[in-house]
Amino acid sequence: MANIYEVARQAGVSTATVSRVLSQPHVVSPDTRRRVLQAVELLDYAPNSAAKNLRTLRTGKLLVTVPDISNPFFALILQGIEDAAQREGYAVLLGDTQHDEAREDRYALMLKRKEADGLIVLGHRLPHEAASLVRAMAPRCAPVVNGCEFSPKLGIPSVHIDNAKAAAEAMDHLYRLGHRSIGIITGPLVSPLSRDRLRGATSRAKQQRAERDFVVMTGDFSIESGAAGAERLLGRRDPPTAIFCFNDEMAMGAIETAKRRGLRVPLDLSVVGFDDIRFARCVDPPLTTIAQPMRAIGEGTVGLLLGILHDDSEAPSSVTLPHTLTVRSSTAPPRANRIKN
Amino acid sequence: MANIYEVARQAGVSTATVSRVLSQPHVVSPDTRRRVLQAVELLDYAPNSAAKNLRTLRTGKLLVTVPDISNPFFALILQGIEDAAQREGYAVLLGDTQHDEAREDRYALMLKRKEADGLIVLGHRLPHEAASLVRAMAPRCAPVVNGCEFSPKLGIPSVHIDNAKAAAEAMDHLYRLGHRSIGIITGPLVSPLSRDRLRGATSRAKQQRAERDFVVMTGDFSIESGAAGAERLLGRRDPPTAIFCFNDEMAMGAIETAKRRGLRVPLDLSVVGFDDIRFARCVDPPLTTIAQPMRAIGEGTVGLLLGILHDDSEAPSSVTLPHTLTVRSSTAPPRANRIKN
DNA sequence: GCCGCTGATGTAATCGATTGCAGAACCTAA
DNA sequence: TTAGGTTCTGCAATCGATTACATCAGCGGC
Repeated sequence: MANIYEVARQAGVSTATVSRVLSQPHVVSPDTRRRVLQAVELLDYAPNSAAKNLRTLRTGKLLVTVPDISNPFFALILQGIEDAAQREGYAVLLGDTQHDEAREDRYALMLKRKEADGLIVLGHRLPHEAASLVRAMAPRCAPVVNGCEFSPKLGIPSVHIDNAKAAAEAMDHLYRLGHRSIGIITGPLVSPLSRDRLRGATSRAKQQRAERDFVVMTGDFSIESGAAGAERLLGRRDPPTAIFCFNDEMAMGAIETAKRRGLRVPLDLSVVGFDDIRFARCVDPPLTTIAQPMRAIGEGTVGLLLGILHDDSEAPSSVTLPHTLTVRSSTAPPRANRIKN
Repeated sequence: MANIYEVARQAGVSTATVSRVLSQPHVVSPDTRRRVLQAVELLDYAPNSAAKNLRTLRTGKLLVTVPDISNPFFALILQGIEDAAQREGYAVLLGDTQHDEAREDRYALMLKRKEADGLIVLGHRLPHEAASLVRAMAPRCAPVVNGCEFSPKLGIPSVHIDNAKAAAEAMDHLYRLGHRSIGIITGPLVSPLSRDRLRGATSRAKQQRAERDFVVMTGDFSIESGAAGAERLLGRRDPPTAIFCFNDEMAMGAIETAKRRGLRVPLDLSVVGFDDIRFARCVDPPLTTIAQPMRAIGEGTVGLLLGILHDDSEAPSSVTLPHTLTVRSSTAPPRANRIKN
């Protein structure tokens, strides 16, 4: 395909003029503009982006690292990011890290090579290269933001919900229904997000003086780990009457296990999920869960990042978005309680 | 961050040598190599990719356009693509088109601007720019491939399953169970994929001389459209005893509707889905469906594309991957039949 | 008629790498 | 000693845009 020189020759102008026609048409006379546009059309010209990037030191790309795109939760956040990015004229470079630190690092290197203008991290770790960039630019903001996982340790702004509060509300819901013995299936505890939720849940258990009836299992956000966690919880001498899972997929696993053991949900066991992914209402029974504004989180991270890039030097502080406890049919008063009534 | 000149100065060599140390170390003497690497380390240097792209006319990026990432089916294909791409040293540029033609076109323009080396289209349309590129390069192969949607019209290679055969198998399964009156909820019929499935299903209905008991509704792959389609099917004078949906989400919607109308699945109504997404087994009852090798499809498209890029001039023809009918609990003999037994 | 201004366009430097070609240094064999 | 070969390194052109600055024409005002 043609380059700018051929277009210039065809139109009988200099490359500077061609460039201007394409990026600031108003400074070029209408007549010249028309000739250039004709030449562009004729030669089917589109400016080479590498050359433009090199000259302007901008790429128009945002790099996004996701722990696992096949997780619908992240897929929705990513969709929000993509949508906001393209609306602002940016393209998205996708890095699925599979929770692998080496892959995270490899992607972060792309920032250093200037393959993207900024980085959105959806995992809980800040890759080495990104961290060193953040350090190098301090006290100015590095073009790196985080979604979902808020941790002051990372030293970068973030968009998230109040995970502790949300978990507390889920617990409140169960306690209010009359549950006393509650099992928890967390996500990996390396992530602040899981720890925040655990903190919120624990605080409510303490408040209810129910710490002794509060059992915690660690999961990894997969359906299987939810099933396994429930298996262990329900196999105890005093099994809990409710299980609170830190995402919907584990809740689905827990329901599967409950059914297999002949328990009816919610009659014999209440289950609460987290995230409210699209399928939460399709399982049987439809899941009570904490709804997160996934798309808004994605869009928010882009907003934050572009703020930094455009140096809108309004201190780009972290953003906390609202969540909602969505009560469906997987929770009900515990059996013991119901008999009393 | 430093550029190659500073590194060269620091190491006391020319930029050519620095470049060689980084891309073909064996042609540089060990001693020089060490000095250069030290300088690289010291200055925290990473080659600027725009400059490299400009010079080499390669970007190391693959552009992928997806109709909707929040659809778990596409998410898994994308994951396969990402994995294969990064294994081969390529990065993925993501374009979520939301089925919007204008957005598809906008992304295809990126190819023309040389922002990516190749394009993987997961939708059913070939954007204008991509089509004109294909035409321009004929008879040589343009670096454009398709996943899922096989259509000779597109004129580009593709990785997919045999959709007609798969749909036929789903119908066979239902007919074998004794169903006679079967409703279908298709995807948008603009896509060859839906048409192929419909063709396969129709051929079996004809073969069974059951065309008159074969009702087709058009859906759009969303849970809601599945629910709506089922509503219309079950509201007919002679409602079908089984519904075959062209994806799992619509099947979930259909089950939802059936339940709401007081029908038991599979006792009163059998439901078959398509894709076997992760949640197919979590609904109640677990879904009988056609399993597609999503990740393999994604990996396959990358293989095809890289074949074209590396000019492994082995004619990169389309690839058909195997599917599997996965029978779970959402299908059973129809009631009438069961009573007979 | 001259000055200065405005608007349109061209000249050429620049971004930061890669790489063909040439040259230097050193070695080997005749 | 010299021719021929290797091995290593440097010079400088090149990729294709953008943009600061220079130039020039035209025009109004004095």
